[in-house]
Amino acid sequence: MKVSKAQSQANRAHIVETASEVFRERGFDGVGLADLMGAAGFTHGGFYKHFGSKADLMAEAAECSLSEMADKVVGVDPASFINEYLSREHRDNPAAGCTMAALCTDASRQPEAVKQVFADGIERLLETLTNDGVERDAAAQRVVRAGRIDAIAHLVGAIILSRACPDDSPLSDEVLDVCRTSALARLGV
Amino acid sequence: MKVSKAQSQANRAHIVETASEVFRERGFDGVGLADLMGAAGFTHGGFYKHFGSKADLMAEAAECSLSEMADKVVGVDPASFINEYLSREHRDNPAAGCTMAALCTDASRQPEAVKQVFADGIERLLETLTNDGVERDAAAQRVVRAGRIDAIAHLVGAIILSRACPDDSPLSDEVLDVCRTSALARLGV
DNA sequence: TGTACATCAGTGAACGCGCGTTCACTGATGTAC
DNA sequence: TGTACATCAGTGAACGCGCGTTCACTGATGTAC
Repeated sequence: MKVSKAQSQANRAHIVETASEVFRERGFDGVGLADLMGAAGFTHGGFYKHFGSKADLMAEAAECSLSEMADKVVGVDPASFINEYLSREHRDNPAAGCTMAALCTDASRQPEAVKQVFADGIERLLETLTNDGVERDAAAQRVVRAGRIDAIAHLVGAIILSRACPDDSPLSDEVLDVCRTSALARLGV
Repeated sequence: MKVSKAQSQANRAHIVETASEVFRERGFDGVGLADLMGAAGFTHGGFYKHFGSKADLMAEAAECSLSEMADKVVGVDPASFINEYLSREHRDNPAAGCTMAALCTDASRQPEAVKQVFADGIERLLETLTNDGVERDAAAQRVVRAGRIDAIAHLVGAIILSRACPDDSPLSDEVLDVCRTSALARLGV
């Protein structure tokens, strides 16, 4: 059953990617190794040939999707980003959505190594959003950074609140709509 | 070992209260029935004399702490509320803190009955915050309600992001400080 | 008020199940000659 | 280039453990007379 080195590396990367999706959908503690490996098309026994522990995979999976997000926002129009982020599609499909919104609470209950990945991921996203090509002095740069932190907290909180409501709950839609409107309004300030 | 009816009712209420704290600390799926009953001073076997299932206790515990929060904010000064909510004490002590911040993500992965409790709890908090004694017409009331939803999303998101960072992470403090400053600034608008 | 008995809150052992982790095994890959 | 052998990614059974839930039992409470 051995597989070429290249194939093994590709399989490993595939496990990390699918794990990242399944974790976002069901939570770090809501899915077992057998399901994680099964989702990637393997049996559970081979897990420890690739990873030292389940926590290691959590860290790698989160790192993968957080850096993917930082890459994706480069040069994106802020208004369309807000519209997509606070959409019903994003709310209803956490597996393909924001890792911060899906897993920050889970991360807060995991080992420090996992939490460090989240801090690094948020920091990297902030730097990407702050170094947007516009020339600013240090003070102005700090103001921009604060604005980005503020906006991220607002967006993440809105998605999390809307997801806590039952399917087809009017409050869930209302949270999304209200926060989208105010986030867009703040862009114009 | 039987106990008086009054004692049994008090024991039940005590289980719900301690469960609410332990759930906020460790998550709905992060603590077992034996630990929940043990935290209240009982053995696990008696659980089903009080509750139909673990999910039933989740719903009751969340209902208890969410309505407690709605009661607590009545007549509170908004600025001191923001200062307390976005404090390091609140971040570091989820068991005694906001149920929305601690358990909304967990709730989103639980049965609809649990999610309904969260929607009802958020709705009740909103009504408490909106009916603040000031006379307004319907349009102004809608604006106030939108503002409250917006502020809650912002506060909840900030605490959740700060909790995802490792202990003593500078980013964790920064998120809290930045969001506190902007939340207070928005009060003056 | 006193006695006999039913009730039922709480105990602790037990249930099947899925968890994270380990391990002997397989067999194609990669290497040494 | 061909052959013999070591490697090791992936398999599937097994490990001890804690989970949610069930149940026979206990004994003080509450009730009927």
